[in-house]
Amino acid sequence: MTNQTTKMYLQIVRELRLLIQKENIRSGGKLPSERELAERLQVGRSSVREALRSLELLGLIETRRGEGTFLTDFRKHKLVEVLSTFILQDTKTVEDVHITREIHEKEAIRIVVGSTKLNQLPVWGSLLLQLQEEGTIVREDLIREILISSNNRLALKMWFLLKQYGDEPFQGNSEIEENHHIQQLLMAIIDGEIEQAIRSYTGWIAWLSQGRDIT
Amino acid sequence: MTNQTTKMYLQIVRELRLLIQKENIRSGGKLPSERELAERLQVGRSSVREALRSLELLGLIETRRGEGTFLTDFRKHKLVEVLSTFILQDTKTVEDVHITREIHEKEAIRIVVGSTKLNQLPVWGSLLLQLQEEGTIVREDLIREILISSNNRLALKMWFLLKQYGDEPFQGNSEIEENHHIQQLLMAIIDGEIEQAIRSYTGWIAWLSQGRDIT
DNA sequence: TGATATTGAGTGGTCAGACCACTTTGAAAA
DNA sequence: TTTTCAAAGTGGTCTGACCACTCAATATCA
Repeated sequence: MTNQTTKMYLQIVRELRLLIQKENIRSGGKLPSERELAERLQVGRSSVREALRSLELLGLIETRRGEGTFLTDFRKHKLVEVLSTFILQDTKTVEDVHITREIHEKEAIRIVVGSTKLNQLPVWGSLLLQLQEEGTIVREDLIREILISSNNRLALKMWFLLKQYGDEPFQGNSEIEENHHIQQLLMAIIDGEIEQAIRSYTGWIAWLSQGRDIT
Repeated sequence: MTNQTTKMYLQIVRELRLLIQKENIRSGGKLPSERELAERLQVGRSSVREALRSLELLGLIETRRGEGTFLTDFRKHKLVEVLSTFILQDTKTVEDVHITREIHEKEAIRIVVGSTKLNQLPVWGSLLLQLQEEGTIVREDLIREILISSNNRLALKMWFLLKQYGDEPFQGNSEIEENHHIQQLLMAIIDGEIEQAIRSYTGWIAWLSQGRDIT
């Protein structure tokens, strides 16, 4: 196959997307073998591999020797390491990621709290209870729950992505103090107090960033 | 070369990073040719290519046939574009796209209006003037201006993308009425009235969607 | 019969070499 | 000196060959 305008491997990436869609391959599902793809698309196996390797580096697929190629649960993607190596020196980018992530979180809070149907989900009570009894709760768990409840799957996916891209280990802040923020947020959700919820969230974030903003 | 633990092309990605660092190759700089790399690293050219193609898909390098491979300005990375191909694929609910886009727009408004520095940019006055004199203004122009001013390039990219995916021709609504919404928004921006700005925006969107919500 | 060992087909991993298409460059020709 | 053009260098792609590994069907053994 002679090349026309676009590089072969990019076309193959595109074809793969269509194929995945058409055959309704879901996370964890198996893709056709490299050899089969090569034949189906009438291209060389090496071109197929270039496409697959690219997607693998992105963490969109997972390849297991002797078994085959599988669609990744996008939550597992390895994007972070690769990009961080090359890009993350650019502080502005990192900051953008954080901010963008917070945009999604905030908006999800607004949606959830603003809906009497959503803010009365039993999960909020459970979480609050868990916090009070066990004295702790994982930040991501709460936020994820909010995102999920807000019922925008696209935003949810983006959030997952941004989360991994931007995550850094937090410097140990006093756990008790963090719990205070979380409790405030949960209660505001249950009470349906949007502005209070946003305030709690904002305060929480600000407090969290104390550790990393030693710029 | 037999494989040990890691896949060849991943090692090569790593080697490339070192090489770039060691030889101090900067943005726009030229990398060694594929053949030379293969020989220097004692691997096959196809493996080198798999590594390079991966980095190219990420937008970290740029390849020009007949010339060579060059380091890209990192700030141009393709994160959003590439991932979107896969993310938007199964989530492509038009509704989700719209909502997510509006999330970004709203938040940008909050940022701009909430900053005395940003809400006093002369551009708002200009736009208002243009609206009043010429009697019209393009929706995207205004929103884009807001997004740009909010100074989050990642969000800007996402917005641009979502816009392309979700755009539909609007059914003709009365232009005069739309101008009313826009004017309200602009004035709220200039006045620094966040809540009023959001209200105007929300109202505008709601009015716009009258056409498409015939679900 | 049932558990175990073997084997072969299928799959990814890698390499080598061959062409092709394009760009650059420097030597030959005007 | 200027123009022309052929060779060298570079990426793009294909083919075919092995290797390493997994899995399941099959054969073997207890």
